[in-house]
Amino acid sequence: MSSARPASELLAMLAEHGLAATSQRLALLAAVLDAHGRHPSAEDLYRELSARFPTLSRATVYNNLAVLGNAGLIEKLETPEGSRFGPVAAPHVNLVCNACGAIADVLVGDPDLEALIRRATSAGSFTPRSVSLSVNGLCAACSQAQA
Amino acid sequence: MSSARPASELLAMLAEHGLAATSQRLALLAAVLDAHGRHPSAEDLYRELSARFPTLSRATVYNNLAVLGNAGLIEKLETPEGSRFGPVAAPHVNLVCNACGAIADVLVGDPDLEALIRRATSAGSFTPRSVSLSVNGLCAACSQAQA
DNA sequence: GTACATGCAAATTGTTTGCAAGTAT
DNA sequence: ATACTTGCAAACAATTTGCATGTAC
Repeated sequence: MSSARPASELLAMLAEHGLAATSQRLALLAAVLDAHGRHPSAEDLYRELSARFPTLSRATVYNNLAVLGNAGLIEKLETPEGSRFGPVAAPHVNLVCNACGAIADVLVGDPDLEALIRRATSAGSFTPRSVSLSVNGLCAACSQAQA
Repeated sequence: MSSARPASELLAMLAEHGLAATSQRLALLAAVLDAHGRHPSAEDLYRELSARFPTLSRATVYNNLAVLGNAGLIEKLETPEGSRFGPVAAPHVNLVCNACGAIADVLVGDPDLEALIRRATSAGSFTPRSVSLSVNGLCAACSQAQA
């Protein structure tokens, strides 16, 4: 179900922001965008890419996650289990499972949700930069396992 | 505007959860509950209480923040600037300023917000434990200062 | 008296920095 | 040719752990 993005598209994304297309950066961007709901941690990505780049440094991973994040190409999510990364998406709610760590995105682009966010920020003349809505708890599978 | 809570109430809160009322724990609970929107970090609290408890250990602060959090007496909020603590409140949206670190709570207990959360969790048969909604950006004051 | 809490120091984990060598544009 | 990127090692920050002593119940 998850078609990997064509390299040409990734190259265009980087070019658009004046970012050099090094193979590490390209692979990292692809890994985050194709993670398809896995929302990997920096360490996950480091391990995943280390197979293809044996000399890869954690510093490069962190550096590029920051660069891609600042460019608005990927999104950083703070969870009780640490920072997680994923594609940029329309406003949505993250359901974070505290047992297995899975993160599901729901109400993606929901109009009521967008209206509510607008209402929240205008209430305080707040200039929004990014939205991070999460509900922590147990996913369906883990809450069954508990019983 | 912010009346400190009577000690009797704090003692009752702890007793209700079978938690020993040590003076450090009591002071920490009071500090978090009376923070009134300041949403202090663990370090903030450590420094604040060190005045009264010169031998206070960070380990005690972290330990008690976890204990009080598990008991549902206080709330932990993950922000791009690290973990912050505050009173438990009705569902609300946190406006987190990335410049000055201030956190404002808006739409506290808003019915539309509550409805939306219900809709989000039921969508995935998710068992919610805690809700953490935040919008990162610039508060009114800091966004003026930028211009 | 017993179980839990504190304080200290050391260990861990996650992330950042300085700098020399390599690569994209 | 130049500026940006990588990789390594060391630095750093936030948080956790082990253990002996102290305190609430």
